[in-house]
Amino acid sequence: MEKKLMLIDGHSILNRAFYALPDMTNSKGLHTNAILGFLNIMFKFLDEEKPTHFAVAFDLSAPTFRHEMFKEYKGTRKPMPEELREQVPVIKEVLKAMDIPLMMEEGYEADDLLGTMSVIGEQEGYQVRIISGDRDLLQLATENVQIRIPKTKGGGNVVEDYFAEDVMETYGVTPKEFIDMKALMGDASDNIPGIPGIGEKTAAKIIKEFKSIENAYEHIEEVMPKRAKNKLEEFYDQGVLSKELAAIKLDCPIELSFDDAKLNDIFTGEAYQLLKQLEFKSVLKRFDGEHGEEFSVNLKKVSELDEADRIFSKAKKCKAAGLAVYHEQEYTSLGLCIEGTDTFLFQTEGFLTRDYLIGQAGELYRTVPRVSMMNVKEFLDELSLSEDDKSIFDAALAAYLLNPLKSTYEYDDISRDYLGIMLPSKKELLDKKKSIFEEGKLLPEGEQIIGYEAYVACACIGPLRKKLMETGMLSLYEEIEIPTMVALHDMEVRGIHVDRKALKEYGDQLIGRIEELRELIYKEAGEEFNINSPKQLGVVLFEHMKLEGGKKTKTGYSTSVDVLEKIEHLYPIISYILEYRQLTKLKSTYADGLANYISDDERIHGKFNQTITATGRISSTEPNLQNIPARVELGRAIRKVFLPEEGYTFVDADYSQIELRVLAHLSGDKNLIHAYELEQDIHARTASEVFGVPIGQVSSIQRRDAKAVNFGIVYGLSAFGLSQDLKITRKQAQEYIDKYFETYPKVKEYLNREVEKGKKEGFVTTMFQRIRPIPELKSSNFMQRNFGERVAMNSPIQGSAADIIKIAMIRVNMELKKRKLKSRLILQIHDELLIEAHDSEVEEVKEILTREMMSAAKLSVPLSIDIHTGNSWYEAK
DNA sequence: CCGATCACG
DNA sequence: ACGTACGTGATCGGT
Repeated sequence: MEKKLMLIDGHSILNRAFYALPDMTNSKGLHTNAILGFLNIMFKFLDEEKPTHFAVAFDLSAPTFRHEMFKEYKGTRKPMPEELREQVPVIKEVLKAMDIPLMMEEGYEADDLLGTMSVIGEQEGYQVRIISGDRDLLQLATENVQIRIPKTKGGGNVVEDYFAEDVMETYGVTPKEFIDMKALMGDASDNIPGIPGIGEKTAAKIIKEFKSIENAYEHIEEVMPKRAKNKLEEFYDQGVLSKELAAIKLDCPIELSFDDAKLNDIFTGEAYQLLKQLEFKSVLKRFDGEHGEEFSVNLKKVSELDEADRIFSKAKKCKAAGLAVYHEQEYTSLGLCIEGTDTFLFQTEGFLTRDYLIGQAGELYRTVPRVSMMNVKEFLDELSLSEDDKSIFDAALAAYLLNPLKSTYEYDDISRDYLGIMLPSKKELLDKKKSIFEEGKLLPEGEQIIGYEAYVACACIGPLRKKLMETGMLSLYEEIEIPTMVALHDMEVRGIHVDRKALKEYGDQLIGRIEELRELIYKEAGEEFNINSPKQLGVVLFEHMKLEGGKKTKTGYSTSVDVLEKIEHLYPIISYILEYRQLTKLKSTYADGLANYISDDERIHGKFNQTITATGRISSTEPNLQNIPARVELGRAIRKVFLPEEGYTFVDADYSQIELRVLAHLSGDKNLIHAYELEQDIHARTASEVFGVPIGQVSSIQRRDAKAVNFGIVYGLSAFGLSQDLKITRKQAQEYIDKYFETYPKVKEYLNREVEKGKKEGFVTTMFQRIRPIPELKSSNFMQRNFGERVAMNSPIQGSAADIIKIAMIRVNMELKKRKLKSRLILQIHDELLIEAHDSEVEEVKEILTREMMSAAKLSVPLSIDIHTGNSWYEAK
């Protein structure tokens, strides 16, 4: 059998992987992207090459001169980012656990070890493959030594392969001559001086002709061009030195024997454990079952009624249970886990009807102190649950509070983060299948999913509650989030009435003008194209028509509003485009988009999501009812089709500047608090202070600017952002900011304090102890860190406001229900509540809204609301 | 499936 | 010198 030696240039590949993959951490916060990328590259080449021998080379100490690590920085000696540095010892540990030899020698660089090993290998009759991202290694290529350079190219991964002849073909020089070329050119990042004034082109020309520096020097008179000749003559010694530096050493003392490098089974138990801690599911899949006492749920299938009865009555006596419920048409599957030990699976069959199963599940809530599910909101109705049921536990909601930055809160996420158990996800188990059912039968994968879900829901109760307690968020969870879930559920069920016909008419009325604008745009452009395509539009505007103000972004020209508005006064086509954009947006997203969501009851039942935002706000989908047009009249008009049901009236209440009031409270700034105590126009007041004019003489422009500054403060102000918004210079923006902070000094102190706290603790909190982790503050990337600082300033403000409206929402909703009113809460739009009030209850509803919203939190400034009624959402706002 | 754009607070 | 306002979701075009 052919002997094949594969070598990996450790730091080089690790470095490649680090920059190729997006930032990634495991649940303990360890950065893992480079390790994962390295392993994927390693496996790819192992699969491809099937080597008999394998080793990885590393520089022993921190990389010194000739190293890829620094080249990414084009010669500037920035240190390795911390995010990468911490991964270096870990990958070494993983490789050791895989029984893969590491080549490291004090005083030698990885290149030298690779070079020496490849020479010996070739002498011993091996085929040698060297995997590296570093082109310098090309000098090692021979007939039997291939350099393989993985690259990312246009989304895909490609490999450049070089035997000696490939180097010849690509560069026109032999691998050995490659050294001379580099010696002539020099390389700042490797500290190789080279010959000044000789670059890649000249170097190639000289070496092609004379084969080496020495030979070129011997024939110095023939060296062309003249300039190169003179330089070579003058700096010859430096060139020879450079050659020494550029040449990879081929004679290192290497302790590693080929026996040691023999490729053994890398799928060891030790490696399995490490990869599990790293949470590399995809890599773990390569291991066959025997290594990790694989976690499994002992799922007991129950099909007899008397057995089911026995289990449910036993369950009713327990302390904690977990449920997982899935429906498909008339079929229902129910997973039940008792005390985190016994897990059962029930399905609709025989005497086990849906009514029985769901009825029993609902019963558990009456006797078991804690019943846990993953997303209870969807099941509140069928389980007959309300905000009064204290046994409700929602694992997803608890996990969201503990880390609101996750994208999903499925059982596998929670199991990994809070139980330390890696489970296959729903997605992985189902693979391509879209449902856990097939032809009314629960698939075997479905059984597993339900088993895992019920188990995790139950087993995580303890850990999650403990963490909620430790972080001081238990009462936030119990008193705000759980009741909020009920209120959201109520709103989803109720929906909002939409006049289908009026919506259609609204859309139709846009068509004519859209067509007209399209023609005008084609006429101005002198060609027809897809106006909706930013790419085509950019080309037409800035290339064909040669309008000024082009360029931006990597994908082409930016055609966003702020770019177009700058040149709007110069060209009529720009106004047409802006209007066209506005109208088509209204047509496709709102007129047509909303129409698709109107149910048979003529209402839209959107979803309100409680585990999406990083700050604690609610989000709205299918459709998004929180971004219905309001700012521009034409768009705002769409609110005329949102109507109360016959006999009802809309009552709409929104907080007035809740975020600024929260800021006044949190900062304790006397001046700001005083302004609100006097119920002054805060923007005018700010303008007066910042621009130094009496409050009565503030111009509308000054007020507008001050308003932008106030907004900016809440967003974590930067001079640049403000200057963009107000279309002023950065210097001016900075002056506004400085004056603002002079006026409200405590605000500045407060914002700084939050940033400091974020840096120290890794997170910031709201008035009600909601946490927002800010990993960006630890980033070595300037921009990321900057972003983190703004987040630290904004999150407590936006988050506290979100807490407050949740409280108001809960109380309003409960009060309406408690008083058995016909009126109902139907929408929440961040600082606004919309109620469909029975005509006879309008005054009572207004009182409830006013009282509950204003008293939702006790701040050092009053909370104030605007409240309106109307026969459409348009009128009520 | 991602980026650009734009709707909201 | 860097290249930014905070938080969302839907639609479209283009890969």
